[in-house]
Amino acid sequence: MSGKIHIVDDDASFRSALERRLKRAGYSVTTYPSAQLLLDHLPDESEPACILLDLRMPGLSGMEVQTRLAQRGSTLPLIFLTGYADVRTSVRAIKAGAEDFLAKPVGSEQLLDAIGRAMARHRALREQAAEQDERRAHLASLTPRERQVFELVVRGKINKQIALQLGATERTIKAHRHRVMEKMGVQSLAELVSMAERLGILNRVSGDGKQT
Amino acid sequence: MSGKIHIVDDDASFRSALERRLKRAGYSVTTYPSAQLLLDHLPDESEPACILLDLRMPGLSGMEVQTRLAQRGSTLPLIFLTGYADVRTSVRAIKAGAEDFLAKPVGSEQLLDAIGRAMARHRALREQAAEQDERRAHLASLTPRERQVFELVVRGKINKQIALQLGATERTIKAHRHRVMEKMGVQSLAELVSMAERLGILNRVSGDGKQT
DNA sequence: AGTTGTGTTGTCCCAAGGGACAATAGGAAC
DNA sequence: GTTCCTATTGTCCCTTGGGACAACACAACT
Repeated sequence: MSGKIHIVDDDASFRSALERRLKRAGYSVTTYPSAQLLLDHLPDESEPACILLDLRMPGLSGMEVQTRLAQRGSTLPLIFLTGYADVRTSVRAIKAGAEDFLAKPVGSEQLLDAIGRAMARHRALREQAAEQDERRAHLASLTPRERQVFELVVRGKINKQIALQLGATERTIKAHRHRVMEKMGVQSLAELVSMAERLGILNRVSGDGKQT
Repeated sequence: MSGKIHIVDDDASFRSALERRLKRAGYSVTTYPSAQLLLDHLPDESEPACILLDLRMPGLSGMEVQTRLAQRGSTLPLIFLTGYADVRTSVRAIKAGAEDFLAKPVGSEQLLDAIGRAMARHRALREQAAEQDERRAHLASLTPRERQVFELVVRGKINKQIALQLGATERTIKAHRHRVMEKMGVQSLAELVSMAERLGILNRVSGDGKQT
């Protein structure tokens, strides 16, 4: 179970040759004759995996796949394989987040190195993504009102100020605050703030500005 | 004052031609015949700037410069210019954080685009770096003891627990805590935690582990 | 009509945080 | 030796936060 590799290439003989090579190396392999097919059956990311993608194919190009995958929130690392490697394109691909960009034919060592890095990266990304998803789920469980209180609390506002700003009594804020802590699954303000920070909530400006 | 450009290239005629082109475009330009000279006079980063670097030079190569600069904490974006552009090298350079990788001769539009992006990026990096430096300076002003208290406080420990763990009375912790807030320049626990988060303190494990 | 979710507010009480004012003790620097 | 920094601890008192228990208003859904 060292990982799953998705190969996308319109050249059938290349696909199967590559598949054999990688299976020999101990990977689980799936092949796709077109990018569309990959996008249609979005690979699950429950185990380390990566995508080997031919850059130039009929239909969707490799770069387009990169964009689409990113849009869908996929964290699958991409390794481009192409017969027409040019610098311009490789730079664009890497800047867009691809793990690597290799020219066909690709040496086994180089390929396996890249795959190893991609798998490691995917492992790390998956963990981060999982934690982030959990945080976002907690956040989504808040009612709008609770969400407002949450934001003000983690900005260091005290109940009294929050009550004033939201036009409620301090007691009410206390109640909301209590439920926020509960729903977010934390026991201390410190944890709540830490969570807010990781959710990127503390960077946004909140239309306010004044107040100590 | 749209920015400062540092050109490093061993080819004198190329240097001066490029310098003229960029000055015409409104940039302030400095040239260096060797990478070592650039490293010897580390460019100040008080205004937006970037480096145009020939990849292949006698002495230090462009890639080595990239490493050295990173080691010294420079945030200056690098744009590689090279006559021998190959995919392998370009991928490595971009993965190492270079802003762009262009082949000589380079078209004006392409070059100015890259420079524009580099300047924008440098502006952003500088702001971040400045903030981070300020945070680190605050942190460094803490005594070892205060630092300990700081770490426990932002992890949500209450004074009583901290006192127990550090073998002091609650009153003492209160005193340290007070000075920590003062030195870090914050008024609320929320701000303190936020600062700790940005300092990367909340990710490290603290040898403890138990406790709620 | 009854249930559920959300927002609201109350009282009582205790724990935790924080300011004010003050003092002791040891080590390092001058 | 005197001074400065750091660490330590005290008391008094007020503010904040939070738990327990309870209740009311309103809208949406069944």
